[in-house]
Amino acid sequence: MKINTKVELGIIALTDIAVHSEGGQAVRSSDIAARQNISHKYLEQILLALRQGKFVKSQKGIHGGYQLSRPADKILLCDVLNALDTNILANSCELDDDQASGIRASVNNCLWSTLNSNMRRFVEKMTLDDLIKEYKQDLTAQKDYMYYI
Amino acid sequence: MKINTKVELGIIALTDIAVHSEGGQAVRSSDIAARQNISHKYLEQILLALRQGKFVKSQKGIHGGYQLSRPADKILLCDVLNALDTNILANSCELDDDQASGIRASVNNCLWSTLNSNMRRFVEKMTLDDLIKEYKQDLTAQKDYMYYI
DNA sequence: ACTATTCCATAGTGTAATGGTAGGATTTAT
DNA sequence: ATAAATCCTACCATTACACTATGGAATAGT
Repeated sequence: MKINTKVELGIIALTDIAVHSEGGQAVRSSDIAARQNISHKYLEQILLALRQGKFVKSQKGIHGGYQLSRPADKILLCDVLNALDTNILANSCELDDDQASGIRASVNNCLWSTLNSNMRRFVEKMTLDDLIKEYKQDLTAQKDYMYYI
Repeated sequence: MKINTKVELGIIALTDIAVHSEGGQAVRSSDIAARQNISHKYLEQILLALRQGKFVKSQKGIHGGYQLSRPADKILLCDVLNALDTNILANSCELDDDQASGIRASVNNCLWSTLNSNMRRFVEKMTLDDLIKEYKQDLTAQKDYMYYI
């Protein structure tokens, strides 16, 4: 399944902000862009959407930047996905009334809407905090590996 | 998740062929188009892909049409999906070597590739026969309902 | 042989989504 | 004031999508 860049980079940016604002400081978009190798201007658009979705709060001015608007374990990934792409969790095929039965309806029930609710169930259980934990675990795993060498 | 029409209609067409060729006769594309309310010419393109993917065999001429190339329970939906859309089951984000670690990698492992393998596991278990069974069950359920009234 | 009917194949086309870029306005710390 | 950051809108090139159009090739009945 192809995920568009806005969603992909949005999740990356959010994770970056979470990881780099743990001391309480705001994270500049230019730093995120540099670290994650994203076009700064494009990232700004994505951050705009994240702010409008209330996932981050921003501070203007010379010491400005972004922070999470609430703890990472209160940020559901399904909400973020919906904010960045209205279609990603939408049910694939909506049927007209005259297609309420028949092959189309059966395929929809058995296949598309099942696929969709599987997907939705997964991202409804995940929070930003899960991504952060994975990242930190990857880090220490790599450090252990270095040490082992 | 938005499924494109080629995939959606392809599955519909395949199911239609299966259901309407049970006596052994070939199913004409024009009949499928009429029953399922699909543009005939567009459907022909989709049937072409289905034939090239060896899911159906065709017979030309005045009594021609399409039939399944093998029993419905030997047609895996994942194969059909792949034949109709090369991206649908592809892993969303491929990482460069220099992104093999870091936030991008963690997000990919924890989120995108997990989502993708969930999806793949589901459609790897399903066959065209499952769709046909669902359709027939829906039919009898509706008949029971009519009778009940 | 002729013709109707069917599948086979490619090319073109209008629309919308995607993936950005650009420019500048606004806010804030110094 | 000015420098640095976010904020906001507009624009644009490319691609994918969802068909349409056109014609060719094979087959079967007459």
